Amino acid sequence: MPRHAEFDRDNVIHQATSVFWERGYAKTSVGDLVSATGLQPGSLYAAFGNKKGLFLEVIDQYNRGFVGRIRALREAPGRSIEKREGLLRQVVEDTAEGKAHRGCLTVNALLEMSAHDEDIATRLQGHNARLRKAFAWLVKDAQAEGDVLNTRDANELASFVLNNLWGMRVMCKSRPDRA
Amino acid sequence: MPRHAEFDRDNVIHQATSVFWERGYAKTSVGDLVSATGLQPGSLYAAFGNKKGLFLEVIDQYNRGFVGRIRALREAPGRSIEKREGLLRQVVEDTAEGKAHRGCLTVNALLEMSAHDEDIATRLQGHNARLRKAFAWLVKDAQAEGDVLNTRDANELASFVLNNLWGMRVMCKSRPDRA
DNA sequence: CGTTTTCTTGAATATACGTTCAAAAATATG
DNA sequence: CATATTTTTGAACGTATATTCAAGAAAACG
Repeated sequence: MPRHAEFDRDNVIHQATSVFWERGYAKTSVGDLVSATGLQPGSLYAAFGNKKGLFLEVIDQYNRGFVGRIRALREAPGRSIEKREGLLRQVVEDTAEGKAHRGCLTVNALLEMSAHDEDIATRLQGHNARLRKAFAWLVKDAQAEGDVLNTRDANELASFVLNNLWGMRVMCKSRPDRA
Repeated sequence: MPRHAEFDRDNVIHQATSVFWERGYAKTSVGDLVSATGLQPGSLYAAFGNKKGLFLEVIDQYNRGFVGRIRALREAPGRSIEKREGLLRQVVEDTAEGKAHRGCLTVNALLEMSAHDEDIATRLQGHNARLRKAFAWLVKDAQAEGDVLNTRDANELASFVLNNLWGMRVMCKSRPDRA
């Protein structure tokens, strides 16, 4: 008897991602989301509760993707130190070329909302913890392979790399060049 | 004949700074600014044109202060390498203690608005250029004093330090500890 | 003290936003 | 085909926002 939804949930989230990424949370209106997804307000609210509910799913999908890329990289063949360098270079290319000034959706959201929205703050803390852990694995592998000094804790080194990555994500907003 | 304004302009900007810093630009309403400054809308608009005009003066004052601190540090006695370390430690303390999650007003503004507001983008680019230059001076001094290797360009090293500083400013939003 | 000029006040305006809801359309089953 | 169930539609609602403006208050000068 029931009629089933016509839209693909993941696809809608993906389309919403572009808008939130481009404009930030506050400046993205529900009207923008309606235009981008093709769904009418009623359907959006039935599916995601409200604007914030949709945004939460957006950052979830985004961060699962990023962490997933690192995990996949870890199981790929090759030396870990080169994988790490490749990853960083890819980030540099992402931010330097073309769609530069969008930065990183997570960093943007973190700075825009984390201080005033508990839900988003805890969500992003969890994501960052996972990201740091994934990086730490990569560092540990590299230490085991002898490419990174053992004298420093892998977690500390991972934090340092992550710190630089975030710095780049900030920097690229004003000067999106490779240097 | 003329009556002169009752408020102190610099003081109003200072009070507005707190609100923008705490809440970000979009989430700060003119009502918030009225409460914080004690000025009524009419006076605010007469003095600053509009909300954005006030915000521009806020970030100007803020960045002049930060660059000024570095310049003053440069002319103070002592070794430059230690000055630089002291500055970074101070930033760490600022972000770790108490008023932690406010981050850096400039970084917040950069991520929130730079991509969509040309005025703010160019303004912040100028500020960042000055900041980088100030850092580069400090690095050059340290090189001259023999505490930093000469094999690398001072501007590059300054960029690297600044990059880490920004990373910390992001990190402290989610985990405001010292590590 | 009166006049002129400027500043202050705060209510009014228009607009834009997030959200809701009742009606219409669409599907799968009996 | 009829009916039950769900989705889709998009107009309507209330609220919050940035900005304006006309009237009142305050100060300096003649």
